[in-house]
Amino acid sequence: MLHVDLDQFIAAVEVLRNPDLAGKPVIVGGRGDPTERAVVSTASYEARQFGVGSGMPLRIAARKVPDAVILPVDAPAYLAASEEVMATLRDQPGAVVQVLGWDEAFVGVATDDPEAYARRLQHDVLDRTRLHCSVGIGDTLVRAKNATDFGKPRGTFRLTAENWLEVMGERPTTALWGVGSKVSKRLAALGIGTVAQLAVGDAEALTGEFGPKMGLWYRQLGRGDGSNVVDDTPWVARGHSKETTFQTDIVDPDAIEAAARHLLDQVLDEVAADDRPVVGLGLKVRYAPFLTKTFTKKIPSTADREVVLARTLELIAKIEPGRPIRLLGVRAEMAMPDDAREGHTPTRSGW
DNA sequence: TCTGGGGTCCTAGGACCC
DNA sequence: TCTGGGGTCCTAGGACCC
Repeated sequence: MLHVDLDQFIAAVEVLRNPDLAGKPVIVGGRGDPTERAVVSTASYEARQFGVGSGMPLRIAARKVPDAVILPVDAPAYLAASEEVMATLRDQPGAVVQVLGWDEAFVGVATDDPEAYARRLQHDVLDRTRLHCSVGIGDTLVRAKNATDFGKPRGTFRLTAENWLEVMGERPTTALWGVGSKVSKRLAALGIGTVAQLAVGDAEALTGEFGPKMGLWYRQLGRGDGSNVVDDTPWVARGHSKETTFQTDIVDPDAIEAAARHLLDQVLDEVAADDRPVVGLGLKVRYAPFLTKTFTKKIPSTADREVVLARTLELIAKIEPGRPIRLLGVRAEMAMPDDAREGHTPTRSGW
């Protein structure tokens, strides 16, 4: 199978609609105001040379690249471009497409010459959307996904059981999809620092540390093994959430309640658009400077808007009074439709 | 340097039931 | 007086991804 990843997607879309930006360091994030609390969504390759990357605070990025063009995030524009790209992928002969985000997808296909297929795909995407992409080829989903990094930019790369350890073996475990800084530290405590070491990690040590499911999952990840089935079952949202970071921390209970009501209204509008009942609520609070708490509550699927509001207010009552709040988030879990029940939609453990 | 916003999935522990 | 074992549901928290 193939894994397709657009090159500097968001920045590329911005350059398309303003060609003057070509060749310049472009940073997209927040509302485009580097004095606000926000982070970088995407930086162009020119900006990355200054050490700017996704997730970096916008004001730090602006300091690193004084000449950068800083733009606000325009989600509808990226979604429209994304849909053009995905339509192009679905038009490829024999392709089964599993979308992973705005700018990436798995493409399942049976072909004798995956490199040629990939180049044709890249050509068609460029032709139709004027966007460049990189393609990873693999005999499992995780190998294809990891292969893409080596194909960037605009190229292809193949990772299989044959060359997996040779290429990935000496890399740190964080190079793996699903291993971040926390898990890599816990692995390091078990004496596992590289992909090759994880591949032959002691099963009992791993399950003891991470539980039976995740322990074995991580070792499988180290081997590059796993599913090789691309699943094009349409994605069904489990819930909707809205959160805001206050530009200055707030304490006033009335202000907190007003913010929560506003977030809840927006979330319920999204749920209403899906026409599915709410079966759970979540409240996320980030106390300044950076301690996050979540509170959740199940609710009957028959609850109307009044009841949902009342339950939300119950969750708000759990917020520590007088402690400055930096972020507030509200989430609504939705009932799953019958045709998207357990075992039908793709899950991480299925990979 | 100081950390957005929208998601998904997994685990632990307590409550409760038979 | 000592109090099993299995199962499910719920809440809180953690981790990761784009």
